Amino acid sequence: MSNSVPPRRATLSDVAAQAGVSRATVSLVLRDSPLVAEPTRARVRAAAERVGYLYNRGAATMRGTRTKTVGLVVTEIDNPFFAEMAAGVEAALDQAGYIAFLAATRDAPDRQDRALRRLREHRVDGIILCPALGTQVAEIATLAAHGVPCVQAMRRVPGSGGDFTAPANRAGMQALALHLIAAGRRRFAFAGAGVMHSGVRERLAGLRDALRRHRLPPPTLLRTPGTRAGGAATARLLAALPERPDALVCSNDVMAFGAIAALEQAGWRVGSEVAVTGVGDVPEAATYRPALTTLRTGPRQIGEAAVRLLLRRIADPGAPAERLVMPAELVVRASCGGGRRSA
Amino acid sequence: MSNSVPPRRATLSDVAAQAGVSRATVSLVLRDSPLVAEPTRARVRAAAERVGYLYNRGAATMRGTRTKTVGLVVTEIDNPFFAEMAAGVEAALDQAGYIAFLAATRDAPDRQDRALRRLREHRVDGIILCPALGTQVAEIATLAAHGVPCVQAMRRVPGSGGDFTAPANRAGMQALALHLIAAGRRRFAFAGAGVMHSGVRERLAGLRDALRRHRLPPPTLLRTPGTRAGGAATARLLAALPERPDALVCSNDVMAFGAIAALEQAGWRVGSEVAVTGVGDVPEAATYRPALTTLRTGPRQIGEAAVRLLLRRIADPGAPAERLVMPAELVVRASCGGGRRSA
DNA sequence: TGCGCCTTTTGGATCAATCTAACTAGCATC
DNA sequence: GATGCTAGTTAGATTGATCCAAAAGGCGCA
Repeated sequence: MSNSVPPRRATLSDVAAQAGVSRATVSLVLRDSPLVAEPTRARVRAAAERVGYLYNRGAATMRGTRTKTVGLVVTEIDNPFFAEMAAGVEAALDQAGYIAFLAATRDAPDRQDRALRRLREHRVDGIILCPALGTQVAEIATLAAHGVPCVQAMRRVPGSGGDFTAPANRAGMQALALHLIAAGRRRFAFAGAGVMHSGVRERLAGLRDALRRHRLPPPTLLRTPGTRAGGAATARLLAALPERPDALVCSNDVMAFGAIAALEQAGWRVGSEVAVTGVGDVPEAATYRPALTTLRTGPRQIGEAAVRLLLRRIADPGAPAERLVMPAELVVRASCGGGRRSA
Repeated sequence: MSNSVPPRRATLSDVAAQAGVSRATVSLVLRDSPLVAEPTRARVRAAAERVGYLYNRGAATMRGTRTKTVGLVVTEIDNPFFAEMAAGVEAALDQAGYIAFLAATRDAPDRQDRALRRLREHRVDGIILCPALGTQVAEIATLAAHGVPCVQAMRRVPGSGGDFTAPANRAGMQALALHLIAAGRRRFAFAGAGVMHSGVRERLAGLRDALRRHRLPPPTLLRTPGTRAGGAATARLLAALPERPDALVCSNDVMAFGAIAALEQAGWRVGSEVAVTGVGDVPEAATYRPALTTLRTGPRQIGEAAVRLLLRRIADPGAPAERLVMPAELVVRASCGGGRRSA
């Protein structure tokens, strides 16, 4: 079984010979052109079946048509957030007859360079990009200059222009903060990564908006990595503050999980003494104890939206740039001291 | 910026004209052939730089060389387990100059068919496949017959042969069961999906081995979906049993999380009254309360191993099939009643 | 000067599709 | 009988990199 000869792949010519027509006719039939008469069409179909013909997209691409491939560039795939976005992208692309190349940058611009270059070598029709921290505007401009459609997702390189989709970070965070304020919280801390990407900056801005509107002092900034460990690190920082905050707003769910565990270990009563919130609403958020109050950003929907924008751009490269802001829903759970239960 | 003309891409001929040499020479230079003299080499390099030349892999592919692409087919990307495996695959491929097409089957053979067909149309050099439930041997055989190297990962289609890599499910589960038995557990239940894939079957077999060896009765089988909800459903089933089990072995971590939450809600004391265990050791397992005893299967390592096997197979299609079983490490935590703490 | 030998370079064919323009029937119309 | 028109089909050029056989150039040696 394993040592059988790998047979030469059948080509258009083989099918043509079998059917007794020309290559051109076969090509037309395979692409469902109305130019071919029904009997011929049937003969060609049968011949293709007989010789086990398989379309060779590579050869087709050479004549200048589309590759029907798209590059999906994220910072990391193992991260429930991007994993879910990738799932949305994959599903939407599949439906459109496209398939995605997967690349991870681990937030390193040089790795991102390599990935983008490789994708261009493969002549992808477009790219969905969650830009790595420190990405220069020039990078994005290069893609545009080479005529490669690119949609930025989740984050955006400031001043880069072009299509973009992300959750309503600022408005969502405002809503979350207003809820906490209404529940009596007054002294806020915000946990975000040392170098913030645009999404985190927007969340922080939303929090500041709400506090300012209620004439409350701005949040204390805790600059720890956006990971579980980074969240845990905030416990020490909080304890060291002159005035204990009564609300810790984390820039993502995973940080919140780390923070809650560390805070409880240090004797804080999370939910009453201090409210802790996240962003994302990953599956773990609902079952975590205490269940996590968070902002549902719908990564899957964002992935689907990114595909919509990209396919539109591929179809019409001249269309004006579009920004698609997806609603972010406040999900209130026990970690901020109760309120109605929610899935 | 957005309405600048997308300039015609530079080709080998353009570079050749710039450098005053032939296409063939340029091709040799780009592929680092030792045949070209140093001065010429430098001249060509400079010319390529000047005209902004970008390698066109598609054209090269036509001459029969490799595409340097690989298909990664999993059941779902949003699933911490596969996400981490995908991360391992991506990293290993990147290092080898390859890039992966991503496809998700959602465990549906027809979707898998579509994906495999599309990958073959794109002439991938090989495929890493976590076969969907119900995949027929014929599917795998078709790939082999067409000379497409394929490595099965995590699961295997029974009787399909070929390369394969997965965690040591059976041995690992034996170790886990022995630990529980040594801790005094006697009445076991096993929660697995209704239709079990090979990995789950192996885990069940390992559990049965250990129980048989200690002359204990075989485990009660709970056939609920392999999800959080499926895990939660086991609580009702357990309560309905004539004799309450004192150990619930779940076929994956996510089920265990669902089970623990539901059992505690129903008044069971998890860890003392009943031990609950998972498989996978996803990040959530360490921070869950109670922390989850589980089998660390190292999905990232499995992804890397799959790439190793695949690249080997691509390089030497005639080599004998290889099965690579990755060690599964027992991680004891609070959910089985303590023992030493572990990360 | 001619010959062999080695290094370096090259033209042309090749891969498998698509595109263009032209060609063939068949039939009606003037 | 020439012309126009339509529907169906096709030969040949095209795409960009690679492979092959052969050519060009340089050098030493008889």
